[in-house]
Amino acid sequence: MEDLLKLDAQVCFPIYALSREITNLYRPILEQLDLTYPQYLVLLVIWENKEQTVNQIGARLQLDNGTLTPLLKRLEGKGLLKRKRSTADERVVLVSLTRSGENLKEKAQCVPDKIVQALNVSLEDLLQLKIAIEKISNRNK
Amino acid sequence: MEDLLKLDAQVCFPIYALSREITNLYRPILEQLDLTYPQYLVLLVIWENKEQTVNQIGARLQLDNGTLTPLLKRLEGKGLLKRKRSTADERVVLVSLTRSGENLKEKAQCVPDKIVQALNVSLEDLLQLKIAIEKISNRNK
DNA sequence: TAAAATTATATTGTGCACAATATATATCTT
DNA sequence: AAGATATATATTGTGCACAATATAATTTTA
Repeated sequence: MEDLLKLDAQVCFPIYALSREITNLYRPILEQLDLTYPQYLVLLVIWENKEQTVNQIGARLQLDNGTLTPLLKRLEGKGLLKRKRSTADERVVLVSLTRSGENLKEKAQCVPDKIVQALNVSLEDLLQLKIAIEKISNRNK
Repeated sequence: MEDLLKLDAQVCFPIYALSREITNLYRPILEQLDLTYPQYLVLLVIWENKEQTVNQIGARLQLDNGTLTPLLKRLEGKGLLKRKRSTADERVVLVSLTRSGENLKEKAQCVPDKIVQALNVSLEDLLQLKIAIEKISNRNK
């Protein structure tokens, strides 16, 4: 007779705990770039594609406007990006990199290495995890 | 020549995204109990052990006082638990269930089942994930 | 045993995360 | 073309999550 309401029986709690742990590992590393982890993720997306709408960024990161709008304003406040209404469609806000935001990519090159080191996990275990997660993330596609 | 600063190259983003997705799956289910996911986790811990200190709960969930104190006050406000200074050590706050908090466990019995259903994942894939995560979570023990 | 160090909790401030709602623009319908 | 509908972003409010700091009680140490 098993009690499913025991913490140790939970599958979701380890994911939740690991996610927060990872964010905490990123913190001191990203602090050197004056970025939070969500801000870093937004920059990853923009570094891939220099001009995007708020919705496109949100779709990629699965974040809604209530989260993104203030976050993008903070990045704009740091001078890393610009926000500009599209002239073709006034509803749309186009987000693009400033020179400073572009340059930051160089300084960020070392981040993935540092994280793998901080995680202190074999690449093998990490790959296993990625596979297991993506299997679940892609289940409804 | 690979660009490690691509979102798709990230291992941590899928964990972060999945963690949020899971919280979103819990939301409508826990709403029927008038609980948030972190509040549910705290109750799981207290249901296991009827009287605990704030620190003990925090150690179990890896949450600090800045998060727990207001959360516990909200649960107290809902009448689910009591907070009382220990007489033996006035620094310590003992958290214990009210009758109402105890009764809620019955209503919560269905939650794990509902979540597995909402996740829409085979138990096999779920187990794979749990194993992969715990391998990483336990790496420094 | 008085001062120093430690411990347990609380408070403050910043930044997500998301629901609900608002607003403005664009598109569709007839 | 006027009204209805849909779309893109912004705002408001609640609740984490965590760093930094504060406070009070306990324990250690000189």
